[in-house]
Amino acid sequence: MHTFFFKMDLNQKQLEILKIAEKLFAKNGFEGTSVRDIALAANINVAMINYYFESKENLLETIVKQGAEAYKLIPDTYIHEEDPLLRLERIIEHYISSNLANRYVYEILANENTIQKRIINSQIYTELRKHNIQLIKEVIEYGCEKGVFRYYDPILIHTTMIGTLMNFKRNRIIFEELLTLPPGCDFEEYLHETLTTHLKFTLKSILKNENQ
Amino acid sequence: MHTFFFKMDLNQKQLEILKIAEKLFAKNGFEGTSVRDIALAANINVAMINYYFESKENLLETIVKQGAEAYKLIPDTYIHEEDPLLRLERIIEHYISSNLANRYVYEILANENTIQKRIINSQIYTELRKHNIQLIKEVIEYGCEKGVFRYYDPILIHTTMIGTLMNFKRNRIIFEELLTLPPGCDFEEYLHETLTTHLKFTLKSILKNENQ
DNA sequence: AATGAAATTAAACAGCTGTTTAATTTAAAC
DNA sequence: GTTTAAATTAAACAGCTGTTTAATTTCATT
Repeated sequence: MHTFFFKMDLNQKQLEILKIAEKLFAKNGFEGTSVRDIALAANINVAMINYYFESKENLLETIVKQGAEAYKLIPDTYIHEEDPLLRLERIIEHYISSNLANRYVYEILANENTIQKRIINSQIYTELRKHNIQLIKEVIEYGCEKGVFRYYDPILIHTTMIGTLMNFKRNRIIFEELLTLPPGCDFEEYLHETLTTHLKFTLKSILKNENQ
Repeated sequence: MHTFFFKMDLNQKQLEILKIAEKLFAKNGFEGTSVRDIALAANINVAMINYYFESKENLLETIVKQGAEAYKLIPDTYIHEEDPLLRLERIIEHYISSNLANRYVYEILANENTIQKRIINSQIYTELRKHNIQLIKEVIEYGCEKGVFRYYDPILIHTTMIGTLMNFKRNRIIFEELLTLPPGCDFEEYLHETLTTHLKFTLKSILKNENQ
């Protein structure tokens, strides 16, 4: 059981525990979720959590590490595009679809960043951001070389992208209340499309070189 | 002690408890902060918290209510401006300075929104956002009438503004690491200025009517 | 100095916390 | 069928949780 955290080959049961814990941690916070809550939701004995993950904190760390991996930008997803604008769009799409596929993880990542009690997770989150910001910087510089972009601070671009994305999910209730959906349209799908369009428009507005 | 929550006239000691609780709730979360933590930091007896605020949850609710009030947009701050662009800038400045003056509150507000266990606070946060979005909408429409703005969804504008603001604070560590500060410049001040400039530029880029 | 309300205290309360134990069951390997 | 390791269980552990109690102190008003 000690080599587990290096090997990371998880069986069905472990994956299910992770999935349920992820949801509960996101909804009620780490301290707001007891191991008995998780055990009840996963229909297992409480001791199984410590048996598989050694501690509640280690369970969280496993979730955070996996989550950070999902959000990590990889050049493969956009490097084939010639047009810098399209590269930027691929990056935006990567973030949004990652966030959709891992609904709860980023909520946990963001919360763990502010919580000073568990610095390990905060470090993982910081490393993730530094990595992604670096790649965004390269795309911006690429766009500048091509004369399509004006230069703009990649940290600020990244901040606006992630910030908008995160806050968008929190506005769900307001959207539901103020929005009159086009008939026969799935709500989740609509949110996804609206956010994608908005982010592409916003980043283009910031980066587009007016002298072109 | 029962009329307290309607009158809201708090003495020195109560204000200090609120201030310390606010900081701890923001840093470690509501469940991550025990009443004994608060009592220790405030150098008071544990029982005083229940004596003054009836319950831990009520203490949080008081903080949330006061915090929401601080972020509430009031037209007085921008209505005197003729230029729609300047009205928008006043709104941005209001948000940033409110956030600076109440460093921890918005962190709590944002967290409380996601936590499903305490719907009351979530409702307060939703009401606040609906109110502010409505005012932003009016400013956008005002700008459209004057021919300065193109129309753009106020919810999206609001989302990008708040999202960028919140996420900016979380990038502090990265700024500290990657930034070479101009000599003789206070860090906090630099952040404040950078964020203000960035937000004004971003929102203007989105809203500016190209046909002007 | 006496009165009485407000403030403060230490101690106790029941209930929940994460974790460990030791016993039992399951299931695959020989 | 026996052996052996992995999985699962109920129970107990010590420590912490928010809250209440009942006694004491503080302090301004009479």
